[in-house]
Amino acid sequence: MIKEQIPDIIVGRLPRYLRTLLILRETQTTTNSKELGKRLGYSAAQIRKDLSQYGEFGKQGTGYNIDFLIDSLNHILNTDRNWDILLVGVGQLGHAILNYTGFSKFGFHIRAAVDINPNVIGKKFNTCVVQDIGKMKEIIEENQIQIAMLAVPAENAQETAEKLVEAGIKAILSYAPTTLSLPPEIRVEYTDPLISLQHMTYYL
Amino acid sequence: MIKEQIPDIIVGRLPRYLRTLLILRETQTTTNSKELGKRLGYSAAQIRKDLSQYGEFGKQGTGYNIDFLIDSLNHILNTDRNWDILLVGVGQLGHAILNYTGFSKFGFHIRAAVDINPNVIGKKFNTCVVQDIGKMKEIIEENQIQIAMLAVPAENAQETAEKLVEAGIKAILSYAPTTLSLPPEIRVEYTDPLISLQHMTYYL
DNA sequence: ACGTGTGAATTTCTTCACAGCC
DNA sequence: GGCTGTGAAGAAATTCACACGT
Repeated sequence: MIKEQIPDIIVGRLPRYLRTLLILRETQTTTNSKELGKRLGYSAAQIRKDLSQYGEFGKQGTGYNIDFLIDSLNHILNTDRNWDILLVGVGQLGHAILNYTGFSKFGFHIRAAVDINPNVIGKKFNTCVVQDIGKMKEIIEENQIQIAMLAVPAENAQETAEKLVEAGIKAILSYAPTTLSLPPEIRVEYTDPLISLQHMTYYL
Repeated sequence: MIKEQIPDIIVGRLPRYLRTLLILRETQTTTNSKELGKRLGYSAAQIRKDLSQYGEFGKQGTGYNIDFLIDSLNHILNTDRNWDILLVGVGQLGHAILNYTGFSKFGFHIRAAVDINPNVIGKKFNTCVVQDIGKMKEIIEENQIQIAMLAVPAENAQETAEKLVEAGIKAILSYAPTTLSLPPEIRVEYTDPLISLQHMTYYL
């Protein structure tokens, strides 16, 4: 794999390019680095450099074919396939996640959900029924799930994450407002509105 | 203001330091750059450098007093005060946001919520009643609200954001899976699980 | 003429390493 | 001895600027 060599900061921009391309596709078939850059707040040169890490997707004088670039980015990001997800924690936030249908359009499917609370175990949602957290490992192995969303209270996040890793999970998207300490081969991302709020008040 | 000169990448780490300090405070009164770095996955030198941008918070040989550093960071981030927030969009996600009580502990209070849908207008939540989106400007001005959370569908995000800016909003935390184009003086942050998912599948 | 892809130049960010103080 | 704060060094990311294809 050569992938390791491409800086994560570049990888992190690719989903944003993808998103903007999907919007542009509604109205046009071609775009260029200048237009993309303007939309995203990056320089045109940066966009060209980033994309050039993975190949030559554009044409001189013309720019980029949007459909082709979308396909290419999906291939690079491994999003040209479906992914099964396990949700851990079906509280207020977990409910919202389960009811949100926006993930499946992009190939992310919440195939299973677990909680410790008997009141929600057995509850049915669009794509799955909440199961006992004791069955977590079993569920992960049977369905070969690699990605988990963590929506448990902050106090339980670390221990739950460790159990997920033991059970074979490879990547965690944590909604818990806590920094997790996990082995480096486990991919952890945080989605954390509080951090964002505290970041922006600095400038107010 | 000298603030402009401190890179945003450093500012963005400060809330993370804060978060880790709050956890450490449970068990100890003092910490040091090495311990903080280990918890967060940063080098000790980086933490010292970041903090040194704002003053001298540590003591040689001893490290940092946790309470003092927490207070200092809150002061730097402007989070040593309360902030009122307007929520725009009370759909599935908006409901979850309104029911989530974790923000207020950190001084962020959702004081008002608006939507376009008559079925939710008038609905009561802990801290506010949903009002008609037509009253948005009025609400912002009367309550002098500077921060908005945007939880409308992607299609409406851009136009709604523009209306928020017209109405005097200074910062937007967008939950919509879209990149917003707004004047540079408006602070925009995104909280976007899809981007995170697409980022991590790259490595799977 | 237009816009990509890319070495080179530049700027920014991170780490090193150590003087100085507790 | 331990740990901070910080210039200097080093690494990384970004931008420049231009040759080249359409």
